[in-house]
Amino acid sequence: MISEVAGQYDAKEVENQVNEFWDKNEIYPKTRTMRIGGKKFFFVDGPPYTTGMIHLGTAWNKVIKDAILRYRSMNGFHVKDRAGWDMHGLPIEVKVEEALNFKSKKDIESYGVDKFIQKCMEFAHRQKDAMTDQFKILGAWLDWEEPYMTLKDEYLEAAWWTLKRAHERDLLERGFRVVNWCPRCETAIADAEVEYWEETDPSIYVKFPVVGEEKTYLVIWTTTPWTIPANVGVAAHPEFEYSKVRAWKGDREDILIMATSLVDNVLREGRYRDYQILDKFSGEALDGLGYVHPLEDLIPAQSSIEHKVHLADFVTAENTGLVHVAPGHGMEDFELGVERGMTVFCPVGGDGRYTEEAGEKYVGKYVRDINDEVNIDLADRGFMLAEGKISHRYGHCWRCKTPIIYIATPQWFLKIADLRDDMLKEIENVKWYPDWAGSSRFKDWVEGARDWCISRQRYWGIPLPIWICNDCGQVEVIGSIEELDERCGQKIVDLHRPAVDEIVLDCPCGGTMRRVPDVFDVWFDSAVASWATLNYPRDKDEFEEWWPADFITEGHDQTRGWFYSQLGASMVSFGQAPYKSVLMHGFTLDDKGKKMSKSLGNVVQPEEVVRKFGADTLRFYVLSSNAPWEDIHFSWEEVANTNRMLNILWNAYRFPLPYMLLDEFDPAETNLERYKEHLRPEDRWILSRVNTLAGEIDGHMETYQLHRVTRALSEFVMEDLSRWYIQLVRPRTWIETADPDKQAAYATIYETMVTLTKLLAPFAPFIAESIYQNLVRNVDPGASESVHMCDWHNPRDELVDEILEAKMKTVREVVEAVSNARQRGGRKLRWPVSKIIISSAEEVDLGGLEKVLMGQTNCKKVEVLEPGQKPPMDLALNPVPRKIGPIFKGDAQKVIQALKVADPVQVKKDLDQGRCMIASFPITPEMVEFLEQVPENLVDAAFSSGTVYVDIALTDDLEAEGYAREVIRRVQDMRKEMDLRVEDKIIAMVEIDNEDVLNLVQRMEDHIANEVRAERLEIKKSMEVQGALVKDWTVEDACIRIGIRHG
RNA sequence: GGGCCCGUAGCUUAGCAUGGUCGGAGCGCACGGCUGAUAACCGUGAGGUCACGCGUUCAAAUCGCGUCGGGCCCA
Repeated sequence: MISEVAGQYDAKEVENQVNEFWDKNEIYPKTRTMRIGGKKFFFVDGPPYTTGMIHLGTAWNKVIKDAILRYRSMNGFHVKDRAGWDMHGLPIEVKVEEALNFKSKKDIESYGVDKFIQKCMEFAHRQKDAMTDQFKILGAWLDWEEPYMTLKDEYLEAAWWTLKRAHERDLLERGFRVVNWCPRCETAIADAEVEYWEETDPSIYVKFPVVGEEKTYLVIWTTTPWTIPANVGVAAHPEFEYSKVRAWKGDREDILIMATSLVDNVLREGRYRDYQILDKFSGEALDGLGYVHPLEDLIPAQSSIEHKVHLADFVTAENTGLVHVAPGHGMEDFELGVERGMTVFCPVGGDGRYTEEAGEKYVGKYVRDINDEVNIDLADRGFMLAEGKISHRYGHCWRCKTPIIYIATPQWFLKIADLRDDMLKEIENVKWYPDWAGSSRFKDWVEGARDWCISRQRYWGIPLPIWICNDCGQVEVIGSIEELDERCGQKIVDLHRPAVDEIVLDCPCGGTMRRVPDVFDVWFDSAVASWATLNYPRDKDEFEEWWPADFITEGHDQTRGWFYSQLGASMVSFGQAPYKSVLMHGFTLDDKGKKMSKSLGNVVQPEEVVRKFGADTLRFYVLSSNAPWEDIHFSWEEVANTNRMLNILWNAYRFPLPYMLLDEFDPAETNLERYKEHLRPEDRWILSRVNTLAGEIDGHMETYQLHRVTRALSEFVMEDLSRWYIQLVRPRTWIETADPDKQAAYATIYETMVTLTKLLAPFAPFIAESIYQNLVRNVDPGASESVHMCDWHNPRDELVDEILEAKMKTVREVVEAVSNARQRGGRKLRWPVSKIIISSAEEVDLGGLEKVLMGQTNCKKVEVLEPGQKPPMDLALNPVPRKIGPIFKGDAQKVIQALKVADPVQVKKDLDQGRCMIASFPITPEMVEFLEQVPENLVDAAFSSGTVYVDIALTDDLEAEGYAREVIRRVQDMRKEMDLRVEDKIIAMVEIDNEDVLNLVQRMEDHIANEVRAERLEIKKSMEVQGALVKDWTVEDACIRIGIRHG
């Protein structure tokens, strides 16, 4: 039996109950296994990093995934949906280091790498478990029992296998390259791991003495004085114009070379008092010009390096137009250096300190601490032209926030740049939502693809499976545990460091092969997710069956992240994209559109939203707030609105239940089929609407327009169901007999609500389940165990009636217009009106909905006029003084007054007949203006296609009804106050002092008794009013005393 | 500095790819109504130079260019 729902919508209670129900009955696994054999839908979860705490963005991300997967599942798809976790990497190392109070890598080494790894692993697992619980609260259904984890052996193998593929295809390369380097973490970090923000640094102009020319200098500018010791060249733009100038500062005279357009600026910076241009030439002329390193005396290694000017296009017309080149400390510098055969001089170690190569004075000093010292040394030697400060964006390590440096180091690269064209071709085969995510943004990023530095000099990560021979330098890449076992002749149990570091292999040359000590960049971990989650290469069948992914969805930051890393790894492995469609979603920002950050204090935790409003509210809010690909400006107010919508849904759902219970409503008996003949037009309307809605949802889901889906659902709940249908259907539920009209209403409500739960299920899974369990499972144990196991509701075309929907739309507009008119006419809805008149230029067809219209406007009659017709208007006339005056002169005022009181209709008639006398004055047509006026008893109001006129004139019958409703309302109010149940009978006494009112009310005695369920009802002028509750009321001008008691 | 996206009433937004009843809605606010969904619900009203400027056009929130502000990514 359906049970009554007493209270208001309590999300917490609903969600707890539903969660418990799902757990106990293993609903999630059932939804997935029951679809085995269905069309496959392979979804790959972008693995969140195990930070331990989900935020609004990750919550939104999982809600999108969940809604789509539930929808797919209900549509019969066999969904593969392993959750994933990104569990390696520096962030966790940093956390563990913090917990252990470590400062550098040396602390880790002395603590013991094995123990450190163990800590990292435990930490990652703990974080994962905490986050799993947080996701579950949101109702996010993924396979949480068997998620893929990047730290698992089978996962490591997938990464190893991929690297082996790269090696086989000659896409793996060892290179000496400039990389972003964190001197604290002592590792290369990916471009993606560099965070930029404003930093104040020195801004110095330095003079490099030109070889063989007295007092002549090349002027360069830099913000990193510490890279000057590594300078080996100066770059000039081949097409810029440069000048040689003689400049004076005090009694000093310098000859300076720089870009012509920048001479003024530079000399102002250097406080030169005057100058003279000696020569102008193009940059090309500078090519090969030799100079002496300014700190040559301090850095012995510099004296054996040749310094000269090189030409390069990357030089910009800023600062001096000459760029200091240190190939050991800059990306462009390095590239130019290699191209021009410069020495790559990098006297800085991994800890950010100068090595011995930097000379006695600098050795062992930390580079960023030494800027001042270098400046002083330059100044001492007379090479400092100007010195200042600048605030500019500088890169930092994303985890420990240390300013990064660029150093040249040996690293391992994946030669992704070679695959650029193939990648561009592949992304065209991928369906992108929105389209520009692929066609513009991603394409743009891929066009700039650079080789991918995959090695990291750290501990907690997938070890590079690369072994190198000490003797012959032979490189071998191992692709699986099995292969490694075979190769080293022992059973390997742990693929992580440090165990794997111990394994040595025999080289065919007779030498010993040792593993490269590096681990993978974490981005490489998640890059192989689409096959690692299928346990490829261990399990080939699964891969054949599922790969590539049908769908992935992540935030727009993943353009350069996971969308890209996956594509790169997959191109290396399989030569094709690992996904078929991608939905790119936005970020969650605060209400002002600013990024949420701890420092701004504007962070909203998903958990807080759930606590205040429930998971369904949070879900529905994030889904409906914008298009998925736009950023959400989080607004508590809108969250509250969403909650209100669910509350209205809840009220609409529980409203008919008490009546259904009373009548022992059984949906199997009282169904649409049986009561087809008794359906009212409004019943057919709501059934049409809910099926139209289903069709709309399907249309929008096709292109992942989740906002349109959820907004359509909201609209239906608020407008169609609550504000309209429920209002229409209410009186029918009060009928006490087994009336077919009532049964038809029940059947309609039931069908509509059950359909609605299915349509809501993917988006608000808890409330949908709760309603479904009560309405369906409580009466039919044979029905699907959960709404999420139901098949999706495909629109039933036979129930859709577009014409009826359009008619109803007109009716609603007319009702609104009537409300408007009533308000202006001072006639409240409780008082009936005799008729309303609808006037329109077009045909207005209410076919069948007249009763609805009459009911909702509380009128006795609806009159629809022929197109273009208006109701008879009152005629008013205005005398026209400027015409009357000249004719009647002194009598003019008399004429005007007489006209004002004359009957306009008569006047018009007379004028039409050509003879009109007013107070014995002859009137001509130009002396009066006729105006059409809405008769006094009518009030008009416009609606979209016309005007409605409401007749507000009162008659005794109308008044009687009006007063009766006043009395009824007050008795009902008192019943409520006494906490009487709907079906309870009462005995009532009504005393009315006003004779007229009394007479009117007495005429309605039977009606009143019926409406308030009174066994006995007395209405008199004077009597002693008794009852359990007695109250005095004032209605209009009458005093009414009412007493009631339980019958 | 570059690429992509966004900028509509106090707030959240629809409409912009196919320019012409498109300036709509919800919240909030003010006023009123309902009182058998009632710590609910309904109606009415005030509020916008559609970020700004220039252009294309008979016509621009809608197309183009530029500026400003926000976001993601890059340099």
